Amino acid sequence: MMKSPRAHLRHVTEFASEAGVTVRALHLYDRLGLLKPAALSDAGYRMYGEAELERLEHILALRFVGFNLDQIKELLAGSHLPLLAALRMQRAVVARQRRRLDSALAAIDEAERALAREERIDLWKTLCTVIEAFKMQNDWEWTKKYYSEEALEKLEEVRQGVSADAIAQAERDWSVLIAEVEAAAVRGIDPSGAEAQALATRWSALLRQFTQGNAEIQSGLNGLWSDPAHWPGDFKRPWSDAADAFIKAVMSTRGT
Amino acid sequence: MMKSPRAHLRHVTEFASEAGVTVRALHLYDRLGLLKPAALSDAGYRMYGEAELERLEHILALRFVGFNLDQIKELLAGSHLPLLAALRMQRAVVARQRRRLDSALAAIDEAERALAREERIDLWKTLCTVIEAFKMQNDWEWTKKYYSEEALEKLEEVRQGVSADAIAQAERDWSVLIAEVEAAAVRGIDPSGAEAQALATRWSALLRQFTQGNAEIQSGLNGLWSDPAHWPGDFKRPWSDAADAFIKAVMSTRGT
DNA sequence: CTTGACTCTCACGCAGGGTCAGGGTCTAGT
DNA sequence: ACTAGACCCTGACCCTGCGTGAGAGTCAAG
Repeated sequence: MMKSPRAHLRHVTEFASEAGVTVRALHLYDRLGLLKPAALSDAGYRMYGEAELERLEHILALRFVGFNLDQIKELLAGSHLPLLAALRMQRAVVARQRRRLDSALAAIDEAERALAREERIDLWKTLCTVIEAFKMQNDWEWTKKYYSEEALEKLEEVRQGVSADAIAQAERDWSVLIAEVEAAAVRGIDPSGAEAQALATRWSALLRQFTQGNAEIQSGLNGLWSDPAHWPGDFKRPWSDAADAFIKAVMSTRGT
Repeated sequence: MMKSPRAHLRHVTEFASEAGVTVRALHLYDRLGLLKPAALSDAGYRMYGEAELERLEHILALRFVGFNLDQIKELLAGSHLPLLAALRMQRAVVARQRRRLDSALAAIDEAERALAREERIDLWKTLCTVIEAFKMQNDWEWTKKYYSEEALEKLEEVRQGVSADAIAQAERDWSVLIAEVEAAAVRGIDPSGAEAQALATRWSALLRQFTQGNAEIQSGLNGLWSDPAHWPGDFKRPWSDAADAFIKAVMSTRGT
């Protein structure tokens, strides 16, 4: 790799103001090995040229989209291939941050309305409600690590095509079915009997409604449920161990 | 103020998990004087009661909308009056952060498209373009259309000569003054009375600090505030309509 | 009396720099 | 040759909102 050797080398301050960063930031980038000066003067002054300006612009672009300095270093070291993957991941990260800010804005608006109505008592309750809503939404994020890329895409695609009403209905269906399974487990009915088989059929149907018959989603879901050791502390299966054992027993009397 | 003296005091760990924070955060809040335990046991253990739980929830709500711990301390120390002004300012802050993330998302999308087309050369240029667009859009750019050329030059000149500290101080001054005006508006004091006139004097002084007595800037500012229909969607006046009406009434009792 | 589960305080670590302090270097004017 | 003033260097501590660990005291059960 050849650089034209003395193509207008600048001192730090000039270079910094040209690129819109501080001298201190350049010191830091130098120390981290992220951006080394083109040369050092005899007195040890940092000298920067065109190539460094270009690299700095790349650094600033990556910093703008939220990568940290370590990540930037790796991205600029490697080929462009990891870059595409990194960009997609970063998109998800930034999108989550944005949803967070949306919730904050919603909370502020709610609080303002409460204040305007002089309902000082409701103010905090209102805020808490919005915050809870945000946390709910966020609580599903951790499940993502169980799904493959394809499965996540498919899930997103499915989610787009399903109304909030349908989701609410499915949740009601699940809670009804789970209640019946709990009852059946307590009564200790025969897993191979007709009643148990009917429950299993409904269970499979609801599952299929979620997986859409997609094998990637199916296997992600299996991984998720079979890994309780790594669930967040506050997550629990929405059914009991007894019901879990029961439904597994029923399933094992059939094919799947 | 009376608290029921021993209404179920808990140790840190229990209290922390109840409120969904870490013990370490409670230590920090204690040290900062943000949330003191209701009592200390003989052994020096922190004991928390219901009042502390409530206060902690308020702290978490304010933290959620992006206030830092110092601001939260001040907000919870004062009455609810500065809260409204603070919320409006915070809204503007959060809205700006959100615009920033929007630009980051746009940049990522553009970069992905450039990468997909194998136009590696364009990649960085594309990113820089989006980032530039953000910096333009973001700051105060949209306010520029209200100012004349001369006013913009003068503003820039003034901005050069003002330190970041002075700007921060001015923001604090505004927030305090706005809180007082909000309070005065609620109390419904006489716009021609001495108290109202004192507020108006301070208001004018802060305004003059910004306009530097320049008539061009003044008229740009007037145009800006009187044109809410064309503000960006998420921009709001940092004071309430009531306060606005009040300060206008006070101003109209004098020359302006 | 020991064990284990809590608790305390102190002290350092993080990211991305900002802000001195104490000293060297370069350039211009005298 | 000397000096003033504008640059430049490194090193060390400051910021936020905690996390993490060390070393030591406390409490209830066995």
